[in-house]
Amino acid sequence: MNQNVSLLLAEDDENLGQLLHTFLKTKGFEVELARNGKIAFEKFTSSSFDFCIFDVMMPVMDGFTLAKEIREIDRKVPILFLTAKAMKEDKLEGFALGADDYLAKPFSMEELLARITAILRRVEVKSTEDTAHLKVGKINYEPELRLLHLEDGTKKLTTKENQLLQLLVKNENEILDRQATLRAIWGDDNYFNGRSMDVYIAKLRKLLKEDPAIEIMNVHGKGFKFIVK
Amino acid sequence: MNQNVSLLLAEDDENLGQLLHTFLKTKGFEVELARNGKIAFEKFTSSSFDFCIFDVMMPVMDGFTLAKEIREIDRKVPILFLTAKAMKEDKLEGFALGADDYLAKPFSMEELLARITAILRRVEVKSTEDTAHLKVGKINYEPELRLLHLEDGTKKLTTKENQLLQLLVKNENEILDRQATLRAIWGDDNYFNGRSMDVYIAKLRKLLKEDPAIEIMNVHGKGFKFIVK
DNA sequence: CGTTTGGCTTAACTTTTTTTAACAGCAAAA
DNA sequence: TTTTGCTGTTAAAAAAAGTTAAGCCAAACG
Repeated sequence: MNQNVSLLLAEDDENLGQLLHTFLKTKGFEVELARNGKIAFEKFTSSSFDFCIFDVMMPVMDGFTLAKEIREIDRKVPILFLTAKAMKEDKLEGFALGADDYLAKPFSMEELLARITAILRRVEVKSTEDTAHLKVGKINYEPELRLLHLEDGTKKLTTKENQLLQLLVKNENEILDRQATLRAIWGDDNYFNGRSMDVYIAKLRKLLKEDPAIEIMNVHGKGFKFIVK
Repeated sequence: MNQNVSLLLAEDDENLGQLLHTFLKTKGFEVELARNGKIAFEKFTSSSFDFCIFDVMMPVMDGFTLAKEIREIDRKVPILFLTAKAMKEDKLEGFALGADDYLAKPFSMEELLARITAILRRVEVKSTEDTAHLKVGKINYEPELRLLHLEDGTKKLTTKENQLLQLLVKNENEILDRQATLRAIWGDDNYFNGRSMDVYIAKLRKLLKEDPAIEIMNVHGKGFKFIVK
């Protein structure tokens, strides 16, 4: 879900830093950890990030100074501060610097995640969502428009057809798990939905059969595999 | 500074409500005060707001339920919750609903303002006037005036036509949930209102068909998606 | 005070999309 | 090999949506 969202984390405490790094990575973020504000600033300027989490108190360059520097070159990137104290003055100073949120230690991982998610929802994360499109032989598939351009004209895919094909194409040459797919598209992996999915697999096979390079292969008991030879 | 930023405040406590109302108005916001969630929802659907502040505990309809309803028709409008308790579970539930922030009573006016400002900084403040207006090809839509300028003259939209088109446009390229839309415009999502809505969808399609770049697509069982290519 | 008009709902019929049923074939376990 | 569960496929049924027209009601008009 947070795939391709890159995150800059500045934290001098080794333990907390590692903990956060690991946690956020398991949540799908690309995380870069910096041990102080100066290092963080260098990383920020030499690379590009979608989100910042800064400890307020750090050696060499503190979080506020870091934020101030960054705001001068990036007016929009979300910044969330971590602090040991829940001092109100600190809080206000942080917001004045263009902070997007503020979290006092100790905090729970879930709360941190909840806040990051809330902020990201607002921001247009432009991290290029690779649009699972397909272009093989005479077949051209446009998922956003739900169109499948075939040899003999264009077919408008129905919602389910499109959702399924999109998942298949996105997982080209990998097994698309049966249960997971059912939950993703049908919301529930019960027997009847399973049969419904099989019907849609048959439909897609029929549509795609004009290109012999494409195959939707079944992996017994596991799922389906979209193969392009 | 906050000129033209319209704010929906839902608070059942008369005193606090008045206090906030007055304070926020002096800070330049256009404030609408609702005494409970139901009234707030009606105000939200019949008008348009840039920011929401909801008390969690209110009679008739609580803040969370209100937020849930609103999120279905507006995925982006910032929501800040006020609550008596600083309970962590509450907090997480709020964020899960797409809250942007959370403030436990008692709080200071400055802190509230700081948080509103922080959130608004990262939201494209599209101050209500130009919300959801549409200008594609030869079609120009003015929601406030309920006018649709077409190639062959201007069409005055009826109330329902306008409400529906406005919601569609506001959720461009996203699915507009069927039930939520019915509740928002018709107040109830029963079968007949559903059929009525389908009739209006047909009307809008007919009106907009002169521009082939516009499409109102159905997502079976879910709702409609307004697409501009 | 009757008539007209405009906006909305209900009805009727059609088409599309999705689900369920039925049966056949195949794969893995017993 | 036999059994059992999973998949392939087609057809039928059901549910949702598209469309057009008729009906209803209240406000505006004559």
